[in-house]
Amino acid sequence: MNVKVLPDICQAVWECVCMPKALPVLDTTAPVCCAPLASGVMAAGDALAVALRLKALADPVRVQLMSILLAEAATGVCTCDLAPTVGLSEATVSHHMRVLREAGLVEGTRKGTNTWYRPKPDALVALVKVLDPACC
Amino acid sequence: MNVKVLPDICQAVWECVCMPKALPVLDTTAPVCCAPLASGVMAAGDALAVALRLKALADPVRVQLMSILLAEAATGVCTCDLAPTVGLSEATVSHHMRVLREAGLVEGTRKGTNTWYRPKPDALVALVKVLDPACC
DNA sequence: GGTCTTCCTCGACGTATGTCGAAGGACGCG
DNA sequence: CGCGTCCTTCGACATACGTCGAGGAAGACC
Repeated sequence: MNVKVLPDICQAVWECVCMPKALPVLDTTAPVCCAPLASGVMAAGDALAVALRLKALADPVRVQLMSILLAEAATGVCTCDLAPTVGLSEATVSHHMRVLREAGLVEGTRKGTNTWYRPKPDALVALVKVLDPACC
Repeated sequence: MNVKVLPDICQAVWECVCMPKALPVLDTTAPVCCAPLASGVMAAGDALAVALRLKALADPVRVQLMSILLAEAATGVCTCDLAPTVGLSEATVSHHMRVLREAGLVEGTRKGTNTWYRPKPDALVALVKVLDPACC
């Protein structure tokens, strides 16, 4: 596959969204500008990084879970509430939350017996910025 | 799964992105405002519609193909050029282009022996608008 | 300590997806 | 018309993914 240098102007968002395979922080405090997807032919490795994030959201259950988390971002939601809401077993919900967590889209903190999940909207924004061809 | 009414204010983009199973036009001339994903708990059917679009992009090859098409949007690209660029067989590229086409993200027109693919940035924008929690 | 709740992990199952070679159109050109 | 090119479709294969039940681990509560 061919590799191509990306415009320097988009380096910041590029690195924070596309560089790490380990899906760490998706730091959106870095300056962002426009759409790498539309700014040139994407290298295979970068395309993989973007695809991994998209794959994490490309499931109806996870889309719904994400919307629930965003709606209840103030309080957070525990697995025991999520499972009946989406009509699946807790094991399955746990699996989906793990996928979302590894993609950096949510974070889960254990408090007592429950673990409370919160969305990370910044990660969503960073992903959106890479895709949006109409951004600036 | 529970069903929930969406805010009327986002009805337009909602319908054009989420209503049709057949993935038709993704008309972005309709007024758009903010992020349905973040505007309430998403119904299962709507989540499925969003996930179907995301699934179409959630593959490194298709991300790369989309970036190529966006970069060459002016002229269009044929399958015979795409296959060597991404290093895959024409059959596989044809399959990926079919997925993108059925998701409304690209369009292909046959001119002579070649079929020329063009991106549909409006579809991408509509999808982005549904995801972006920071939009307006 | 014992038990209950909550959650995660593991193993297993069926299905979906990506990939290719081979075969089948559609079209231009001698 | 016949042939070559470009593209799609088909069949087959390996892999990845979503789902669940069962079995643990961490903590609360008696």
